[in-house]
Amino acid sequence: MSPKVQCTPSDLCSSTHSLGRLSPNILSPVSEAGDSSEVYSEVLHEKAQTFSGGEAALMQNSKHKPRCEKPGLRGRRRMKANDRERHRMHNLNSALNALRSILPALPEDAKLTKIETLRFAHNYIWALTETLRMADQLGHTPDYLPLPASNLSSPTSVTSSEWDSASPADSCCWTSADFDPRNSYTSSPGKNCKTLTRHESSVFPLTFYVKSFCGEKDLRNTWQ
DNA sequence: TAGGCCATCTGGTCCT
DNA sequence: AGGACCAGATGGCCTA
Repeated sequence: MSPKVQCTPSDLCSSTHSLGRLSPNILSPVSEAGDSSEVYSEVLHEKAQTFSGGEAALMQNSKHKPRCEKPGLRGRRRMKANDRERHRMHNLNSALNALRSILPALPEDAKLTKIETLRFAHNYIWALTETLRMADQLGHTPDYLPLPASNLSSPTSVTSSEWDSASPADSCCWTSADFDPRNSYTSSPGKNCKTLTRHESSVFPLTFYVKSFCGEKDLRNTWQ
């Protein structure tokens, strides 16, 4: 997926050009310090009032302008609540970005969406857990006994209904398609099933998992 | 142009 | 009372 270019408040704060075109309500600073404040909103409001008529009209018609501008205490509370909500959502997005950063690298133009990130992370954790479990079992079992995929069970308590569909473990085996974040949890359990070879079924799930995202590069040695 | 994704606003609810 | 959280609504941007 190619990156989307969207105007975020943090982007706009440093751009007087953009500042002149957008409502002051979307220009609250969003910093890690959490300095969104009523004061800042008021400063921006004052700033907006200094614009010419044409610019003011643009701001009136701009995106996310308050639908009902309430004067007085109620309006003040609403603006503060908006600031808090904005900051809260930015924190949530920061957490999502942090999560993206620790997931296996994807091609440059393949930034995961929010839902894809969550599903990918869920699958990834599952794969890691299975890898550890299989490694532990293989350490105590003869190497001629590769673990059949059907023995795998999802370690998570997340129900299929919570994720709209089944976990990867519900499939009879692993395929690249099973681990594509774009179709994980969206296809029916058992779909795209194929019979793995004895060798394939003995490979740690994480290897399949990583390979499915990193092209043909076999990261087996890297991840074990 | 339709649909997906996203940021933001908003009012309601719950909690401290 | 005020803050956190949530879900619905809205509108912009982008891609197929």
